This record gives sequence, C-alpha cells and structure tokens, in this order.
Amino acid sequence: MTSLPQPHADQIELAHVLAALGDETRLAIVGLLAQGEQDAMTCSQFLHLGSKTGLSYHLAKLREAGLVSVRPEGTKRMISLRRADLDRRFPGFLDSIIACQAVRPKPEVQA
Amino acid sequence: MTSLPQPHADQIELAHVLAALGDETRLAIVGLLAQGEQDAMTCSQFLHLGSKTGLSYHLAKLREAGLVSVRPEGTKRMISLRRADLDRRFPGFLDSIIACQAVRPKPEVQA
DNA sequence: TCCGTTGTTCAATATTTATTGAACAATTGA
DNA sequence: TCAATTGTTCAATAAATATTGAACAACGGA
Repeated sequence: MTSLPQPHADQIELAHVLAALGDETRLAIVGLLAQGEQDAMTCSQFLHLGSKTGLSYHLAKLREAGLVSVRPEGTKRMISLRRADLDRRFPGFLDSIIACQAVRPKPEVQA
Repeated sequence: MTSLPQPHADQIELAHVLAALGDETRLAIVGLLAQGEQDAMTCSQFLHLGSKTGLSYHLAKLREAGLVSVRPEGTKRMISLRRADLDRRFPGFLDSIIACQAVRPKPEVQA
C-alpha cells in the first residue's frame, strides 16, 4: 500500500525517464523487471549488477524518474515496473526498449 | 556524401541513444528534426535552444550516439535524423519519443 | 583580397552523476 | 534479547558532463 515517494503518472517527464535509462546498470534492471513481470523483485536480486549501495542509488533514480514503484514489505523492498503508467504516458516506448533489451539477455549467467 | 564520423547502424547502442536523449536541449533538437523531416536543418536553426558552442557540443553528442547525421555543405552543416537506421535497430522507439514530444511543441516561439 | 557567415576547438570551470565504505535502521526469527 | 537479513544514509571521492568565452578555420560573396 504505502509505497516510497514517486512522481504521479501525469508528471513523469520524458527527459527524466530517458536520462534514467541512459545507464547500463539501470537499463539492465528495467530489462530484468520487464521479463518476470508477474511479481515484483527485491534489490538483492540485482546484486550481480553492482554493489548493495550502488543498487540503492540506481533504484532510487529509477523510482524518482517514475520508472519503478517500490513497496516496503518487511525488511525487503518489492520493486515493480510502472508499466501501466508508462504505457499510458508514453505509448509504445517501454515496449520498444524492452524488445531491444530482450535481444541480448545474456549478460553473465554465472552458475 | 562525406558526412562526419558516426557509428554504423549496427553498432548504435541503446544506452548511448537513451543517454543522448536524456537532456532537454538534445531532446528538443530531435523533436525539431522530427517535424520537418523532409530536409535537413543547420545548427543555426537551433540557436534559440542555447549558445553556438553549446549546440556544437550537443550536436556532436547526438551524432556520436548515432541519432543524427551531419553533412558539411559549404560553411553549413546539414543535420538530419537517422530515422531509417534507428527504426531498423529500435523499431517503434523513435516514433514513441516523437509522439510525446509533439504534444507540447510550444517552447517559446519568440517573435 | 577582404569580410561576413557558420561552425569548431580549446582550456577553464562548474555542475552533475556515479562509486565506495562505514555506520546505521528496521524487521524477522531464534 | 540477540543475531542475521535487507536495505538506506552519509561523507568522501572520482569521474563524466555541461557551459563559457576566446581563438580559430572554412567557405562564399562583394
């Protein structure tokens, strides 16, 4: 219910969204969120992308730009793509991004 | 014919494109290029967006990211959107960007 | 040739953004 | 209460980006 502060759907700005996605780490996070979109993910599921502190930073950027929603649940944070809001605001945008990302979903599938 | 150095269509990277567009000035430039897409524009047509030097900088960024093509012609530079290349590489992406931009094409139409 | 136009380059600076490690906070479970 | 898990905050630093003005270069026309 009570999620962390984020812009209202109407005030999500394109330039902010683009700037937020113009970073490999954050783009990868969004790519991972896009697949497995049924349920939310936690920060620790992105640890292969960087340090704990760094992820906290990048996830805040994504949230402030309006790309993700973060809902605290116990000691974890449930992170989800704001797909509906983004699709309404920027039709086709997210899909085009994700389609490109999906082409190379092989970063480093460490065993 | 001989245009300034730019990435080949195949090696245009999504994160670079997004980073290049994550700036109000550059996003505005691309928006202007998108309308009036019949012919190219010159740097000086963007002077209301910033200083001469600044535009040179931003246009280089757009070119290096693969968004625009720059062809010297006399003392001018003919700048055009690389729409075909971008559409092939990231289908739907440019259109979704431009559609949002088109909603507010009223920055400051100074007389 | 000289001048005006158009745009680039360079160096300096300012500003933003990203990365790190240490300390802390909140929650859960034993 | 104690310890482990999960994540945030802070301060310091590093690194990338953006902005400015002065000087320069290339071209075209008078």
